Amino acid sequence: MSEEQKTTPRDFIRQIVAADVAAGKNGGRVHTRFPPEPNAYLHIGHAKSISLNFGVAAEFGGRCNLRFDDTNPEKEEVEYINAIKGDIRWLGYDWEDREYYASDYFAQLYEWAEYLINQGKAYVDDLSAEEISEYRGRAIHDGDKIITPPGKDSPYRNRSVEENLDLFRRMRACEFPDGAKTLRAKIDMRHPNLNMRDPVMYRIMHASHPRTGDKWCIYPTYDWAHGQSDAIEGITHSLCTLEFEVHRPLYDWFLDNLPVPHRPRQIEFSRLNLTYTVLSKRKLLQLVEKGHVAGWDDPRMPTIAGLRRRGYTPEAIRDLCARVGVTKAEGIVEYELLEYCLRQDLNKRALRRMAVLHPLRVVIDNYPDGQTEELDAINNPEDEAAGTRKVPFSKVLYIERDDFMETPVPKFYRLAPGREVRLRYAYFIKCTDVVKDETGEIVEIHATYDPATRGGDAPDGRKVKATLHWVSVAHAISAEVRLYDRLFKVKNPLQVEVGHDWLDNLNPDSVKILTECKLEPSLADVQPGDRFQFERLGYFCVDPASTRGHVVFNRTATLRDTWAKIRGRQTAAHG
RNA sequence: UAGGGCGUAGCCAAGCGGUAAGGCAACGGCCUUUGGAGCCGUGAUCGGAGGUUCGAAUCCUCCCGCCCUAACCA
Repeated sequence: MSEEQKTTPRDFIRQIVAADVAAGKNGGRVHTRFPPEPNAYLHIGHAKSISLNFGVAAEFGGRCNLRFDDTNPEKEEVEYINAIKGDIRWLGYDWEDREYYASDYFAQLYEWAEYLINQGKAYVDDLSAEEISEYRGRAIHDGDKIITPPGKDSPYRNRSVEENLDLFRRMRACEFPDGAKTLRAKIDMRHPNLNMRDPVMYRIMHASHPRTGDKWCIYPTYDWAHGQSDAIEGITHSLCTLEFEVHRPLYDWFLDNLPVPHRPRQIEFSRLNLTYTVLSKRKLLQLVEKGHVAGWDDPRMPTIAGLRRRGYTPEAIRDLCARVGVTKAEGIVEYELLEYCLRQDLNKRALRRMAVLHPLRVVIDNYPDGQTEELDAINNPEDEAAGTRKVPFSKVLYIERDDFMETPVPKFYRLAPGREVRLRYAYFIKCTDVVKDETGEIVEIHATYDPATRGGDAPDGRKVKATLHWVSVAHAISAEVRLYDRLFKVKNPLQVEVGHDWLDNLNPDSVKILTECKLEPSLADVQPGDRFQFERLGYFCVDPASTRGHVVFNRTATLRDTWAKIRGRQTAAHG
């Protein structure tokens, strides 16, 4: 454990684990698990759980299992299993050979179910789902009042052990249709905690399971499977999100009433929420299925796959998880924090390159025709070891349209008629003329350069207020750049007015595709996944669809842009 | 409504009876061949009201607000 970890205040879960270890519980052993249901791709909320579970295990010299909670064959698919594994590995975590499935325990769970029946603590019920809900004392809405009835026993609650055993075995033998019967724990139909009112343990589902095939037609519910799976694997601390807090008495009840080999402890923490996005598998699935995004790995998706394609690094995601902490308080973390983590990481690592997204031609009138110079450019000012590269300079260049204003507004100190600026690593240039087409649009700038400023420094000590990035027209390569913005236009997309849908909050401008971008030639041989900082613009990542002939970059995040902020204020002030 | 939780600055979050850490954001300034990065500075009496105590964000009581469960989903 590093010095930093020793002095950093630990979250409540680590405090509990530390106390348990100190007290010698579980023989001082720490064993956690990450238990995804393979019914969707992992998102950044899962990353919080992954970093917690694997992190706690690592910090206490323990282990963390990967366990797929595959108890519902109607929703689960192999594609998700593979995607989930890939995502966890990409995040940098390793479950070694401990890849488990709740379905590995179906036989044991079945055996324990018969055990409970024999103990008179479980029974087969013939009530329908609707009836069970009613008997349990479903909340009744009476105007603005809500009444909670006590719940009453099912007429099948007192069947004999023999009858229950016979019926349950016939359930397993697939003698009954879906929904005809369930196996229920016999606890207390008047219990104040609804989860304790004879919860369903098994339901009949004639569905083929991705792993067990058609071996079973009864499947355990989450409540019946989870704690026992934890017990079987020797999990010491079963960390889950807050919504399972009310299930804990049931989690404990099953373990208390079964001859389990080990006694795990469930601890709940609040899930991660991020502004301008949704973090619910159901909602994300909807976005994918309804075509609002191009797939689970669409760079606008908060999925691990989406963030990866967008250019986010595992380090940035892990840093975010570390920074947000672990508590029981629910809240929404600002997206800006994730961007900060990304910039922190990439600022130190990403190679700098020059790219012009919205090209504007500049002709240096006093520069020799046909001459080319190879100028030295620093690859990363934050990392001397990254070295330098050569960038070709010539008479005709591209600069960013936004870097020129014919009639500059206050605080704009980039290029304008008569004004001198620096071209990064090249020369000082002064704008001498503006060429427009018949519609009045600026199509070309003319300028003169000062040969004495080669490299970007003026020997006479004169200063310029701006440094622009540029690309030589003759040497530029063309590329497609996809500018991504937030997927939703409001901080909390799920907060909707009556008559509106959360999908109404989608940001119609969440992606802008630019096809005429010009890059410095060193970018010709990039590989999918490569990340760069385009100077003065932001961080960009090569898309998997990119090829040598058709380079495609995704914008991960912009650089912090104080000029944009000033502009925002100016336009806001002037309407 | 019942049961279970949560409530410390715009956001996240330390604090565990001794007199409010830190980070992000924001706003100033310095520096700068990225209006980037970096550096410096600026903000809270702790949901509310009582009480216990020499002393409370930390203990007690009541109140308020928000969230979860009320699927044969997890």
